[in-house]
Amino acid sequence: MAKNLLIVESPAKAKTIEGYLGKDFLVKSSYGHIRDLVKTDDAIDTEDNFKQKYEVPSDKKSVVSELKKLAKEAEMVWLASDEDREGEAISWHLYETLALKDDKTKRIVFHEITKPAILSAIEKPRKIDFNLVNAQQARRVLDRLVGFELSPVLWKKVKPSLSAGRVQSVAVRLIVEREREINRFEAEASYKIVAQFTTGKGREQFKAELPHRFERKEDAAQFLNDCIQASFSIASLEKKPAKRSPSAPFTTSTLQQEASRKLGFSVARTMQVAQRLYEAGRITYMRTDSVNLSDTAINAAEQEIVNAYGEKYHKLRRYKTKSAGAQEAHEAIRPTYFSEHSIDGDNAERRLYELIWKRAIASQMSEAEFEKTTAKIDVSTRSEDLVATGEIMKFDGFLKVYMESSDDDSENTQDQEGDNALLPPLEKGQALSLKAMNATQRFSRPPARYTEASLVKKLEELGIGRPSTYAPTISTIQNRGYVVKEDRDGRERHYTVLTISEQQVLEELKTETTGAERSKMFPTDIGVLVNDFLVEHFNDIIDYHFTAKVEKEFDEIAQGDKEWTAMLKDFYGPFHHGIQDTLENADRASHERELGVDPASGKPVTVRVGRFGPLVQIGAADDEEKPRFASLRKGQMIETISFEEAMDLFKLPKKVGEFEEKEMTVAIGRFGPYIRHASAFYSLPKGVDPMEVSEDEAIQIIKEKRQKDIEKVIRVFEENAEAQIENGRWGPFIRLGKQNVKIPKGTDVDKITYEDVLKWADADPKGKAAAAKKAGAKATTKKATTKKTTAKKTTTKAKK
DNA sequence: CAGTGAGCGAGCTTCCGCTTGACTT
Repeated sequence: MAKNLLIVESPAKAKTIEGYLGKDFLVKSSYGHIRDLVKTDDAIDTEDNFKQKYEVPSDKKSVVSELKKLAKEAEMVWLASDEDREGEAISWHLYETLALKDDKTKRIVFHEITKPAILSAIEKPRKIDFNLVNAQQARRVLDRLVGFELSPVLWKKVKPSLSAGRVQSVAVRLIVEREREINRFEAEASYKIVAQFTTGKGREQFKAELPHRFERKEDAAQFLNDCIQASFSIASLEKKPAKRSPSAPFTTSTLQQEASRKLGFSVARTMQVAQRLYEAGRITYMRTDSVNLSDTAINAAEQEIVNAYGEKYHKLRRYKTKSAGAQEAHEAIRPTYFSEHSIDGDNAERRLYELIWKRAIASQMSEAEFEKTTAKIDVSTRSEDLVATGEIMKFDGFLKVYMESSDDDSENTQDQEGDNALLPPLEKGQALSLKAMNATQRFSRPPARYTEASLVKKLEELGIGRPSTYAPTISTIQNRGYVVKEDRDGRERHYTVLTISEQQVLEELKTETTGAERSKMFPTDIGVLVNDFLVEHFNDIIDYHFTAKVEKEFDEIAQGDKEWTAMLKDFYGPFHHGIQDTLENADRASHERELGVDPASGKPVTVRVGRFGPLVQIGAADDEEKPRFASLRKGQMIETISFEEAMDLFKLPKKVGEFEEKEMTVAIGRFGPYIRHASAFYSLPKGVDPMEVSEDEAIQIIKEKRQKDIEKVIRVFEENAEAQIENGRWGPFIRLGKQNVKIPKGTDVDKITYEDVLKWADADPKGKAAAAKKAGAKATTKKATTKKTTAKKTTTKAKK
């Protein structure tokens, strides 16, 4: 039996550390927190100094009982959870729950998982820091009070099952306010002048721009006109050295941002893949706010850089964390072994590893050096100069391995090209000949909508949320229906281009698409409704600076300068008063808007949030004639929908004709426009206007879809016509009546027998359940739900 | 998957942070 039991938070960490410590140490994991507040409303007694009721959640029971047993047998228990607020609290909960003895318990901390760091930590044990524990309790209790008092207000004043909290509500607010900024935004047009020159002697071309833009088309045209007769020469030539430095190695937030931009991963996907890399021992811990590298890592990186690229590519760098509220219990995210430039694994794992490796290696490399050339070009007929810039890389430095991408939208690519182009050799006074020149109308751009990753970045800047909660928070606000991540089509916009052609200024009208979005965060009507309600009644809680303010107080508690219950009392008094006041006096939240009067019936047209989401209604509920309803579509919101758009919603569904003696109807559903024919649905191809579909077109669409369905089928089994192999979105699968059957990995699809199908179908209980649900869903939906709730009721009663 | 469009009545929903599987699609 081991003399010492050492407890850390993560099992992967435990395995590594066990290797560093001899057989005298048994290293186990607590799997994070082992205790939490009970889930009921009586978890905190606000009348009695915020006394808490804790319990071991059911999924932690076995962990706790095992640790309890091992602790009893050990001579010494070492609590080695992370050195931050939460880590200290985990140690304290372990101490309490495992009923440890003071003289048999030691608390140690380390920031990096290396043998020397751990050995030296063991040399310097300490006691549990109760100031830090109290700071955590204050945090935990405050979050519970806020969440569990605010949410029920929403149930009563908005709609059941909604939620609010210190973190999620601010995340939603950011998205709602950004959307409003975009709606308010009015683009300003200006004309940008770009010229193409050739040097007198060679045929080498380069681009130059006018540094300022013209607001009026006439002024831009005048400039072009003046250039027709002008002569051009180099007025001045300036060369300046420039440097670019690498970024710090990844934290959770920067990893999520880069993986989103470069690999197109959602933040949840990034964390899943990183978790696998961590468990495989490929990278250090992936939930961290630290940019710090251990000395061993810095040395290993140096060795790898010198080996692979040479001495001059290396530069030792130490990075400082900038973000608010960083607790830095871990290292930055880096490869465990810098010598492994790439790894085995699936595609996602390989790509994410490579990103992490490059970023960490680059962070210890030298600057890239450039020579930046700026040439001013005199226009004989005008006072202002055109400017050409070029950049030559003198030394690639860290760019040899890593180039960070930026958040900039790729819309308006014509604005960006030519920025870092090469210039031909030029001399001062040299004459140039103009090859082409144009003035293009450009528009100012509204602030960018958030992506999942840029929202995380913003939250981190505000000090809201932690590395372990960024991804879950993003999921929560989507699951609650406050925001959606989706693509939206842009709209067409005309812009003017003036060019010089045959000694004349020509004007041309071109078209571009603007405002198209891919995978962006949009608020929903319910998100807007809840946000506005919270802003009206609880502005101080969902203020961007609320977290920063309470964090400062948590820090004071952690320093021992403040008493945690006193802090909570100061907060809770006014907060609870606000809750009661709102419950008693506030109106039900509503965004109802009257858009106008229906010309056909003379009845009012209103938009509001209904039981199944946002809708337009013609007429009132108490009218003799029943009101007519229509759901809003993707991209439409109560706040911004126009009367015309609202009325258009009533033009569908529309009969378009007959096919095979059955009616065809065009309508728009949750997933876009479709044709309904018999019992089948056929999506309309992109770009087809559902209002304009003719009978012939509809028939064509149905025929094409049927043909495609036939092509999807690879094989039909002779034994059973309901069994067939199909090409699905994720590869081949088997359709067996209503059940979808997965084909085991590595199977030769051509050799699958009907017996195989039955065998696999039988061995897949989930698939069976899904099929049963599908079959029964239609008829018994209502009955099933009532049954479910009564069943629940009895079990909860039985428990009590 | 998709067109709907609340009220006689019981109990449920909900927070943030720390961890990993056990789940479903």
